[in-house]
Amino acid sequence: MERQTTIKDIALALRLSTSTVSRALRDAPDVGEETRKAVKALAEELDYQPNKLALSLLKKQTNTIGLIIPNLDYVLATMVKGIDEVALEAGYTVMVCQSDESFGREIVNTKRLLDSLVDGFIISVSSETMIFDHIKKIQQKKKPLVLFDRTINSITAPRVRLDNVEGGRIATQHLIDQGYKRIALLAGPENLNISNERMEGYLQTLKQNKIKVDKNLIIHCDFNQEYGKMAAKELLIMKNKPDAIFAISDRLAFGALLAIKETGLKIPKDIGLVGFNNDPMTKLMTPSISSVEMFAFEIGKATAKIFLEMIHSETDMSDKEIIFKPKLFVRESSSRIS
Amino acid sequence: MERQTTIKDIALALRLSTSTVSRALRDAPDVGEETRKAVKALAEELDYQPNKLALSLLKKQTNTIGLIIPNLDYVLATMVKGIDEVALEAGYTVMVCQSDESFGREIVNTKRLLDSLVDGFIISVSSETMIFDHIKKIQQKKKPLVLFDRTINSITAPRVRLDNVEGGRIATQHLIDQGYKRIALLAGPENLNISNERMEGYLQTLKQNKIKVDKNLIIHCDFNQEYGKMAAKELLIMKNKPDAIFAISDRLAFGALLAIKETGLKIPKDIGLVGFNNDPMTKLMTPSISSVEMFAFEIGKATAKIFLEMIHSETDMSDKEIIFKPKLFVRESSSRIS
DNA sequence: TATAGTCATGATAACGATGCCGGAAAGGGT
DNA sequence: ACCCTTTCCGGCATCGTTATCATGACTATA
Repeated sequence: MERQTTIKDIALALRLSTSTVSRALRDAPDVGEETRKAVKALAEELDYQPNKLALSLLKKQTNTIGLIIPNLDYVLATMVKGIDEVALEAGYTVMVCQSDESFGREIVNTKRLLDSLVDGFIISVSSETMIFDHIKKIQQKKKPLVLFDRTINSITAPRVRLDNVEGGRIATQHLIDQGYKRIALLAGPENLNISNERMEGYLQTLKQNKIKVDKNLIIHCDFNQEYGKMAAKELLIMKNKPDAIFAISDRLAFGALLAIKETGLKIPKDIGLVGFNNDPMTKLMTPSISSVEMFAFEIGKATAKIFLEMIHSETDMSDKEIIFKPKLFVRESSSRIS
Repeated sequence: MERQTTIKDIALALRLSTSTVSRALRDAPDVGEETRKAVKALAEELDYQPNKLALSLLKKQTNTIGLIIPNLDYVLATMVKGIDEVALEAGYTVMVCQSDESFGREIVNTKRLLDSLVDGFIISVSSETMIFDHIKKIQQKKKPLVLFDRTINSITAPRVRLDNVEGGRIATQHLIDQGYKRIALLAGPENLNISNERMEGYLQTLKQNKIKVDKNLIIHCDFNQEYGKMAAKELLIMKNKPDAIFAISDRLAFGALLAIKETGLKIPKDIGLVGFNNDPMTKLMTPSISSVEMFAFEIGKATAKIFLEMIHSETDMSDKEIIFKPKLFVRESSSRIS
């Protein structure tokens, strides 16, 4: 860990004061032309890099964003990429922390980031999180905060998310339009609102189409293909089994696909399947799986933009909400009528 | 952005000097028992958090690791998770930057991290990277550096990686054992050594089995299922087409699977397929795809551990190399002989 | 020629914490 | 009564940078 050249070294070498050197480097107005040149030349030669720590201490600003996410699956990785891109462009660095779907880890992460003095937070909560004191603490400290994807209603902060209800609607309506009558729902964890919203869309659509809701056809499970497979199996051994499954995420859909194959049922003839996220893998499965695109990259970018807006303008944005409209990509798994 | 309570506030309120407060908080020996208690009580009440920036400036140490990776696909996300876990445990925070397989972005990222004064670097290079000046610069500044997964031979630094040659060998030998004669290779980008090493294993094994290498059966392409599909198509329309494909990554294998299906060839009867990474998706494809496990999580953890060792001990570790042994998981796509 | 007005530069404090040194007060031993 | 040790605490410098104010020299104007 070599000693970095500082402004003082340059000042000493040129018999100037640190003030002058500082001004010269920042192209401040009142510096003589010659000294400016000399300073810059020497700075170049010594490979001078301003010490960001010192600057941050002085300015009380680190140009760093704390990003807390539950995991790094396809959707979140894509969102992170969007956030990263916008942040980088604006001169911010992102500190990514994975809560690993654990409430405890999420708290540790916020604490850590809070006292490494990030300029603000971008958060998508873990599926375990039901108490939000750690998030309120961020707000008490008046740090900018943007929620995305998995947002929280009881927290007042700008949020960027998909219209999940609509997503649930278009998926369900599509299945109905394809002639499926008993549509099951593979839902996510019970207290996760993205899951509940998609379910809400599903319920609304059934009602609109005068289809009675059968609670036995709704199964909650974690986002994991193994659980998806088990849950789907449960559905498929029912006496009065479903003729379609709407999975709240593609990973669950993948599991369901396996389960269906094992029972020997034909897709889409005997049973239809629609997933959510439009994971590139859906195209590659046999049969390919219809899925709802959620524009993860765009959501990521929009989130970062709002964050930057919050940082730069002082206006209150806590009621700002950007909602992306989902889009269904129909593939083999649900194309019964051509 | 509220003003944080500082040591000075506490000192002022208690009519003590900042030195005393500092000592009291750190449980230093020479502080009176009562003052210690008073200080701690007030600190608690005012929710005092030490300013890490000030500390970092003083100690020249940020407890931050700069992590540069080409993307966030399954393997790398898993490795990041491993790194994150170990780092967190040790009190370090990880700054993840994606180079997005771009040489330019990688340089920008190193520069950024370098002058945000991270304590050191963990890097897996982009597939475009062929010049390593930016990495040498890190070493010039005597910052700890560990390379992982995609390592670089011309840089002297500790590295953690898979035995890719062995991976190539076991995959190829397995295909030969299953009776395949003309084994094609879907290789990655040409200058990427993980790809070349796997190819090396492939070549060695062919030779050992006295099978002539046919260069037409080796195709390079980027890690992306679309390219994989196109490349596999190219192979399958040859007059003298292969009877097996070894794909250097599962994503390429997924693409190949699609291409094979479109030609109507039967797997594994007419053609065998083996992938690399043991992505959970390989289990879910139809047919399921045999794949080489690369222990990404373990590689991540080992990488972070070596990094911490480098930070804490002053001994030179530049020749340290940890190599994980791959393991083949045989699935339907290559099980011709039972 | 006196006065004000540039221009280039230097000195100092500040950001928040720690570490070293020194000093006052209290107690113990001779 | 003296000295020495402990115990507890304050003062000051330091990390690298910028912001504010002060200073000196020179020029322009009345």
